[in-house]
Amino acid sequence: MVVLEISEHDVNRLFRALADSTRRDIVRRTLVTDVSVSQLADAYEMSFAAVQKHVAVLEEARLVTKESRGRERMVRANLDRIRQAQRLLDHFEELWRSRIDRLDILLAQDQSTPDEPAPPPSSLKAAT
Amino acid sequence: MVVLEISEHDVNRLFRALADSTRRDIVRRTLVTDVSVSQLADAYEMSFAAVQKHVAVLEEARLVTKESRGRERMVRANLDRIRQAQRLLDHFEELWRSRIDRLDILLAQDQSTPDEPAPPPSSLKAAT
DNA sequence: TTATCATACAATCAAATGGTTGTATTAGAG
DNA sequence: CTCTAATACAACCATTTGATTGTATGATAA
Repeated sequence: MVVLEISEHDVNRLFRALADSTRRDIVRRTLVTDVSVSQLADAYEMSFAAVQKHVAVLEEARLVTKESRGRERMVRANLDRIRQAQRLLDHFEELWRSRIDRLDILLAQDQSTPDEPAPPPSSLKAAT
Repeated sequence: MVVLEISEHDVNRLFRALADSTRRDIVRRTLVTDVSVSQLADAYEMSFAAVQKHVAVLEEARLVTKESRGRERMVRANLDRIRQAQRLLDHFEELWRSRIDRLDILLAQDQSTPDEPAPPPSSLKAAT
């Protein structure tokens, strides 16, 4: 099993960083190619400084990194972090899915006749 | 293919709603059982009104619904919406993964000797 | 060397967030 | 009917967010 060594605070920052269309678009654009901050700024209807700030938020969430190239700062998606985020989302999905599945089982039980032999408890011990 | 009929604005709200530990915990708690707002409030070190607001944020993101039961308001995770969110995350994952995969292919090409037969172009046409 | 382009960073501002307390309403319990 | 528990909601407050403009610095091009 994969352990997610990511703090609650980091999870908050991660979701927060993704909760903005411009920032999601920046991640998308920087996945394949490095893009300078000014190139990004050209793409949006907002000031250079505003785009700089969005990049900074993504950087704090470690979703992108910046690298100096001449006088430019190239922004690049942090693939490791993104894969980590994907695993995190998988984790939520699994956690939630398993709860939903267990709920479905309980509902099915409720609809069946009460004296039916109980299906194997399938370890209802709370997961997290 | 499944179409995600969810607006950018809704995606923002969704991620925003998930960017708080308390709110994620509320979703977790209400997945299996209905829980009243006051029961939730007992679980956290904050005022009843604060918990009410968190529930309201989740409600606006449509991650939970409220239902009157006597004088109580039972909070319940909105499974349809959660499944929709999961599909959305899957969608991001796929989109990103495919971009990352294409990038990996490009990197592999760069590292190989230039006169080696180029691997099948595998449709580098930008997705989205 | 001197413009100029790309960036950094500070100050400012309005709006949103996340919390509080206080008051009003409503439904059950006695 | 009266008390109380559960909720709704308004007002308020501090902090953060998302944007702006202005100024300073550093690297390149001419």
